[in-house]
Amino acid sequence: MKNRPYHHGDLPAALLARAEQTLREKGSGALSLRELAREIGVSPAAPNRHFKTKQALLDALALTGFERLAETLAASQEGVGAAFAARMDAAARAYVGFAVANAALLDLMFSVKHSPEASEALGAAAQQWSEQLLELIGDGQRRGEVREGQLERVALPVFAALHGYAGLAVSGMLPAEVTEHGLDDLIASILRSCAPQ
Amino acid sequence: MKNRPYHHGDLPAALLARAEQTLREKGSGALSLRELAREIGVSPAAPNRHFKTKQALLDALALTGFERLAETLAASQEGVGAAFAARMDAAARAYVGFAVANAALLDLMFSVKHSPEASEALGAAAQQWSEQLLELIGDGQRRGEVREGQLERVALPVFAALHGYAGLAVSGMLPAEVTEHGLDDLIASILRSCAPQ
DNA sequence: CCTACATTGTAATCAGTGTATACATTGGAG
DNA sequence: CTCCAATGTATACACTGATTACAATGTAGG
Repeated sequence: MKNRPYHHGDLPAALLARAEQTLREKGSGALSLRELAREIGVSPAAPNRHFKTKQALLDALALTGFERLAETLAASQEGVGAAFAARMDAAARAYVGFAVANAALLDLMFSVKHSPEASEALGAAAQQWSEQLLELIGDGQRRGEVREGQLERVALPVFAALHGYAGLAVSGMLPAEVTEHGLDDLIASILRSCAPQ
Repeated sequence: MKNRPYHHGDLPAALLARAEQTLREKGSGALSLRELAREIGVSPAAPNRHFKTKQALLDALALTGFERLAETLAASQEGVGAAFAARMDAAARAYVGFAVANAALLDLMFSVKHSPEASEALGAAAQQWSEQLLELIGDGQRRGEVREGQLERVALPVFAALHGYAGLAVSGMLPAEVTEHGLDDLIASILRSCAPQ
């Protein structure tokens, strides 16, 4: 009679999906486990089985965010040539695009408060992402299109510029007319600061 | 008999002060109006008189943050010469220093969620802060130590780099040993990307 | 096939929160 | 000195996250 069986089938996935949807629509502050359970149609305590605490749900959400960011970044490199400038341009647009398209998610990913154990998995995810950029820059160095120096130390300012621009854009600190040419200027600035010699 | 009079004297200030303290100690998530009232010794509904909503309290907190950031930034310019490199160096260290010393506050300041009316005052505060950096860079241009171009467009990448580095440091994405030389590298990168010609 | 058991979901409950409303106390302007 | 606006209190409501004991379900091992 009841179309909803006792067991949901895949509650964790449903929770994450729904959570990301309301995250996108209403922001991270308006995320309630109970409401999530209500929308999905399970009891208020059901999520507890899969996410011991609300923070655990948020951490899991952040983790999926890092995975998707990594995919987005990887996809941005396809079809682009081998030239450093082109690759960096594509990566920058991909990163900033992901950021503004998933503002609340990005906030979560780089939030200060993470459960100590989850920070291990999250740290790994974040590191994996950073390694994509490191490889990009390392390639640039080998091609002689990026200044020499310890890779991490060359890359850090690039990280900072990208992350900062994304943060500013997400926070609404950039007037709409600025966002237009802003990214172009940023990329140019990054390339300038990376230039050899 | 009771040493606490009916009227507190300056509840708003007490609230803000206490709020900032717990913000620094326990993070922005663990900020409860009721607990604040409890600690100060007033009724749970008392804060409502001065901050209609919790978000209003957070906005006010963010506003004081911008004011203090402006002071910090201004103070960093005293005793430094007129050379652009020195001024930018001082400003960058001041900004990042403020950020790591007030991590949770900075999160609040650049948080996405602001009450629409408060965003006016906040926007003004943020803009005032940005104008300090704009003036710094404009001076550099006039001295011929910074590349030419529309001021805002030259400044934006600098903003992004500073803000991003602060964000990364605050999020704990930077290993401790990196933070040491990281800021030096960042400043060098900024100066490089600002250089004329 | 069927039974023990671990998974998963439910029901009920607790402490705590933000907010609103009606009421009490106070201090200061006219 | 009086009246009134400002400030603080008491109480209540609708939430939330989390815990606990219990019920339904799938799934290996005999």
